[in-house]
Amino acid sequence: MYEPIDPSFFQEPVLQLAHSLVGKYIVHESPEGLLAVRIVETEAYHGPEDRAAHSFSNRPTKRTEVMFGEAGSVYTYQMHTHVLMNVVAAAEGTPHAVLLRAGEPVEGLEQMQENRGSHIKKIADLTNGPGKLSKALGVTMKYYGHNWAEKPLYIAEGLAMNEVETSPRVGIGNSGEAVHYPWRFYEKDNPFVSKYRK
DNA sequence: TCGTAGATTTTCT
DNA sequence: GAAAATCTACGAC
Repeated sequence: MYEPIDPSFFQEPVLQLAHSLVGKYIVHESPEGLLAVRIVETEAYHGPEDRAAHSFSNRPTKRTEVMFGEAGSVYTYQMHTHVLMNVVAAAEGTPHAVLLRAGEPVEGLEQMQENRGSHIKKIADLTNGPGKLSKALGVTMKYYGHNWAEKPLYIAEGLAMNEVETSPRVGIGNSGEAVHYPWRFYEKDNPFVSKYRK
C-alpha cells in the first residue's frame, strides 16, 4: 500500500520542490481500484516574478485563489477540454506552484486505459502530457482545493530516481523573457516524458 | 513519421 | 468577446 507523504514536504522552495517531485508517486484511490503513477516531469511556476504564471501581477481570483493558499493544496485548471494538475508550494500569500506534466503508470494500468477511452496504441500515450495524465488518473475539477497529503488523492514517497535534467518550459509561447527560464524538470532518458519540439 | 490546424469550456476584461 | 500551462486528427513525404 501507499501512504500520503508528510505535509512538511510541500514547504520547500518551489524550484526545489519541483525537482524533488520527480520520482514520487501520485496515488488515486478510486472506486474502481488503486491508480498510481511515478512522476517523471514537472514545471515550476514562480508567481509574482513569473510572467507565465496565472498569478503574475494579479490578485487572487476565483481561478487562482488556491495558489495563494496553503502549501500542498491541489490546483486544478481547465484548459479547452483538458484538466491540468498543480501542487501549490510555499506559504499562504505566496502564489508558487508546480505543474505535473507527465508520469509513468505503476498501478491500475487497465483502469487508466478505460479512463482514456478510445484506442491508445502506445502505453506512453496514456500519461505523457498534463491533460492525459489527469484524465488517466480520473482527476477532475472536483479536486480543486483538495490537499495532496490526504486520501483519496495524494503524493507518496517514491523510489530513488535517475538523473534529473532541466530545460525551458513548454507551451507558454507569449510570456516574454520567462520562456527561457529552465524551470522544467524531467527524468533523463525516461520514455514517458512528453516529447515536445523546441 | 512529421508538421499544422481546429476543438471547446472556464474565467477574465 | 477573447484567450488559455493542450490534445488529436489528418494530410504530405
